Amino acid sequence: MSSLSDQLETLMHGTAQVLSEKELLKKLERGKPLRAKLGVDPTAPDLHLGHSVPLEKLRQFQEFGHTAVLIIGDFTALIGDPSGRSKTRPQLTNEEVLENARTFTDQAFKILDKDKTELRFNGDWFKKMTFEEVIRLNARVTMQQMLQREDFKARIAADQEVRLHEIQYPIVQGWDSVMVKADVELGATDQLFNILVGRDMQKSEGMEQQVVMLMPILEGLDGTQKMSKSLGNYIGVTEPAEEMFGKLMSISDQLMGRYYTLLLGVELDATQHPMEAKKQLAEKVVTRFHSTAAASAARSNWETKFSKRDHDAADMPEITLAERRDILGVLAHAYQTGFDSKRSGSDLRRLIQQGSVQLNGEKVTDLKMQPDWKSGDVLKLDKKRFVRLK
RNA sequence: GGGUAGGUACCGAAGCGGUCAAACGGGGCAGACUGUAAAUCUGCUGGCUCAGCCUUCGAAGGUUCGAAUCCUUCCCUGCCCA
Repeated sequence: MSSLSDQLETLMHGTAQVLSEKELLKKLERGKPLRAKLGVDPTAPDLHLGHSVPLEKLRQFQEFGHTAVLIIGDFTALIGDPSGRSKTRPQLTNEEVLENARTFTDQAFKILDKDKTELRFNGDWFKKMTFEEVIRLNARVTMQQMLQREDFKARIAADQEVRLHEIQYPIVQGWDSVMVKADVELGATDQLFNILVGRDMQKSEGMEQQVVMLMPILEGLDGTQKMSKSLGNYIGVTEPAEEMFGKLMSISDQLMGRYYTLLLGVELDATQHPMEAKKQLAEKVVTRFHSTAAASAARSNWETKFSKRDHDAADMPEITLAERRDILGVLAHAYQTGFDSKRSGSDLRRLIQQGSVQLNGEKVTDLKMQPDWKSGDVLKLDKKRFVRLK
């Protein structure tokens, strides 16, 4: 059993802000397992690396014997968290939320220890609230408090709409903390406001207030915006090893430093060649969500494909020809079956015109080409995608 | 409820009767250069059976040889007033 100060140090590591460290220490000193809360809204079917940052922290709590309280915001997802948003989130249907919740939890347990996790759905308490209770809940906070939020202020300043349900979100999230008697609430830095409302709610219930623990926001692959599904700059935790590895290799050097700290919890060794450092990062992340074997396979395949450009040896999706045998038809089919991606005819035409498409290393220039396809042919679609004919 | 400003492509934003598939910026994609990095340069960025054709400028109607642009009704949003 580690000492209290070691524990505190580990828990503090990598955090962006903790309110307050002193309070956290006080709670730890009692020696009773803490209840560490993390809420995730199942707004998309899959978790990505951005979600994994607070989840990893939550796992640390578990490792120290505390209780991880994972709240699936099946109710809050219906509202849509306005945090950091410049516009209203689309509201999901009940069915979408339930389906997402299922895959979400499965994926969360790739990181968390299932046996030490208390899994809660906030719909359990919110869905049966009466309208009177809702109004009474609202009476606990003032309009002015809610309008303090930066994102609302910005939208108001820009003459953009803020819908009434959006300002309910923090209240609802705050009430979760009361319902699960949270000692600590984890979240990304954009959750500061919501988590503070939780403290207010607990206080008004005469409970001890939760400690706020904020994790930095993980930037997406573009290196600037927060990782999110809707921006398409994410790496999903269920993505195939190859895909994960490839995406990690494409990030900028600057971003690599961030990923080292936030995903691996260590600092990047600046003396290392950036290329090698990136490969190691990619290997470690892939190992975490797949296996060591998968990671080293992904690495060597990446190397044959992109460093050595040995397309005969590299591993790539294999496709069988469909009815259309002309180059455009085969390209469309390759995107579809090899990468689950639909491209318009104009898109494909553009790729050819711009010299991206290659057949066995030869640039394809003729839009109407009818190649004499044979098994083993390697077709390059774009910068990162290749397929092989079966 | 009254007044007023608006709704244009992924986003922001021009256009205000023909030369508009719609300027410009961002984003995205591709090419060159590289370490599938960054930066930089170049091109592309509605769809199609692509030297042509088809569908787009909140929605539906109308005027006109011709509408994103004019008229009517409707829907939606901001701001000010009540």
